[in-house]
Amino acid sequence: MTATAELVLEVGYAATSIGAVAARAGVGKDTIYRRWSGKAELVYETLFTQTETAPVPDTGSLAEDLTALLEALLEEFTAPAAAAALPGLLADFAANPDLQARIRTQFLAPAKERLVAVFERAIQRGEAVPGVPVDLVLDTLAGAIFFHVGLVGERPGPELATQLAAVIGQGIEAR
Amino acid sequence: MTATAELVLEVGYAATSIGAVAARAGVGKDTIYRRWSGKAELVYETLFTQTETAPVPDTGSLAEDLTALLEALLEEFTAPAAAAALPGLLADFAANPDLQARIRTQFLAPAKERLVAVFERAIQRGEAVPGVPVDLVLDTLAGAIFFHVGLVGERPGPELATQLAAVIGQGIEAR
Amino acid sequence: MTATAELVLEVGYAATSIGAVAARAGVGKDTIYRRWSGKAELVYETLFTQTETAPVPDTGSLAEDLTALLEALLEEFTAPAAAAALPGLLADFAANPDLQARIRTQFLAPAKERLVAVFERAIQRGEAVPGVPVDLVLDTLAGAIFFHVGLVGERPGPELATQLAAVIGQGIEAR
Amino acid sequence: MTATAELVLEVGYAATSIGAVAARAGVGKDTIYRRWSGKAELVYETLFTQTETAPVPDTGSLAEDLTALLEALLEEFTAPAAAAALPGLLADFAANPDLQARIRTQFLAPAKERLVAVFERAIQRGEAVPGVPVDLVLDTLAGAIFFHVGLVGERPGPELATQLAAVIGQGIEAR
DNA sequence: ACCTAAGCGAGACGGTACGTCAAGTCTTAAG
DNA sequence: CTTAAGACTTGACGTACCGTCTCGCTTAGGT
Repeated sequence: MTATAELVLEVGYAATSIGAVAARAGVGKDTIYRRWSGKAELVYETLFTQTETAPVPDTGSLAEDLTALLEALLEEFTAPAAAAALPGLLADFAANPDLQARIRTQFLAPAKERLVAVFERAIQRGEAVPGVPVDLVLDTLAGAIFFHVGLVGERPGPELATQLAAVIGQGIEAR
Repeated sequence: MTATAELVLEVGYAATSIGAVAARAGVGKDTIYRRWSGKAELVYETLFTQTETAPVPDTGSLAEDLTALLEALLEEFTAPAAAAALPGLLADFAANPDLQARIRTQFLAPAKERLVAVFERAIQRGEAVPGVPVDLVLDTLAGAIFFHVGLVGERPGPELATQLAAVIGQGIEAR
Repeated sequence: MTATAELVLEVGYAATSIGAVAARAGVGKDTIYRRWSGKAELVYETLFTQTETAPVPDTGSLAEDLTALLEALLEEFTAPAAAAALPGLLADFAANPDLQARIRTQFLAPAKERLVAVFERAIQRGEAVPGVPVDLVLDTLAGAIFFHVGLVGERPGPELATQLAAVIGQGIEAR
Repeated sequence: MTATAELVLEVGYAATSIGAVAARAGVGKDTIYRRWSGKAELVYETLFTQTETAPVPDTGSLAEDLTALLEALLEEFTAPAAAAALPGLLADFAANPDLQARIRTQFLAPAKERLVAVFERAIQRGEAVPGVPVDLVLDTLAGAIFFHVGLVGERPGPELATQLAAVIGQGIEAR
């Protein structure tokens, strides 16, 4: 029931009730509960699962690879509905161990894998030395975007990806 | 009504109702609503306003100044109750324009000022050149901590501050 | 939800809250509000709507007909729960135009019709002359009972019906 | 604080709160509670105690005496504020034994005395025989007025007194 | 003329009930 | 047999008043 997206956009995540989604979709509430465990899962799958996984970028330079990764992230999280839903969604996920686990395996783990691949190539090229704290880099890059979108409340411009990649890339290389 | 803190710790932010806080405090709900506009404000002031502002660190090196700033941040946000409340609190703040504004003026603005002061000294010492994207740095540093605590769900160890400061400090200097 | 009756008896009308009724009935408050507009309607239907309408009495004498009508009224209003609820109920009905209208159409109008029927027969029998002020008679008879039960606070004995019927019947005949 | 009367008129008895009365009178709530036990007593004294007791009528005829008594009653209870407050006031009095007692001694007892005096004179004049059920007459007369004003919700015209007196007077005489 | 005490306005306080809303489960009817 | 529709229990919401209480301020009276 991707008409969930409309409601999130119109009234926000908090005011989006499952009853309202069901009514707008012309569907019984049970039909929704049969497929999703609750609002968090429904909205998460509605807004963040449509992304088909792009291949790990391989541009030949660390900074450009990071930029490409960040641009994909930014595109996903700055869509109007996604930005509107992010904070509430995060709260619901944080409050529920099952959903927590899901975030870890479905979002964090793949993201880390992709970062690892990018850094492995950078090491082979001599742009970085082994022992890169990938977790830290992930915290930094993803955190910056979440912070900007979710807490500062601003939609970051496209230059954010480049700047972030530059600072972090150089910070790592210079280590 | 700092006994709010107990409830947040025991049952979490979402399950902390104003009625329950009032009951535990032996107080009428009105008495709470008279002082705070709702759960978000109450918990925010309970958990995050007790911090007396430490002076801006001035250790003589950019990396160490940043480390000091980050350690203060980490200490505040990794207290058990604070970590438990963070995601839900962020969601409520994001959903309410009044609270949004408050975050901006009471948290973001002072944090940026402190960063600006640190970088001004670094520029004078020749550790950095003028034109530092302070907003970006703030996104990165604070975002990393929020991301780690709120989304990854782990309490970062004390080394996180040092590592973060090192990467970002070097990333900026190398620009 | 006729377990409303228990509460009215035990604690009185004023202290009977919809929440308490719901709790005792093992029911949500919404379920009550879905069927009744509030306490007044709930109690009214609980206590005064169970009466199946008896046929208009036709004993062959005006006084006896009136006595029969009054006995029915008395029986209804002197039930312990009914007497306990009457004053509060009247106040709530008087304060709400919708309920006022309901009283008029569901209680006053039928009562008047029955009185009119009784007097028509009395006129045919020559016990009364046309032009009987039926409204006045209704005020007098019903008023006497309401006054006694609701204001004086006494449960009238069964002789009240006979005496009232006698005085009013003679007062009308003698006109 | 006779500005209570204004509020009763404007918003009705139920919506008249002691806080509102205090605010409008420019007075603290305690000052009101110091003098009256609650809303019922306050409104009662405000609206029904200003009447100085008229002498028992003595016109020489039972019907005219009754008419005079009724006219006084009617005048008191059909004042707009009085009519608006009556049902709620009755409910509060009925729910409180102390106030019940007060009604009995301050209203019912004097009313009965006056009726008794009227009937004693009527008996001396030969208009009635001893053994008049004065309680019943009081129920009937007062009840008719309370019923009309409080339940039917109409302000009775001035002819009601005459008609009532006629019917009851004749009903008693004919006994 | 000053100082103390009482009385007052203002309104905070602990409670209780209100009527509304959403959650998640369960029942009914129709297709 | 699955579905929509929506009733159901539960429990939190934020508001309104209750009747009690504590504050200062005012104002009189007594010294």
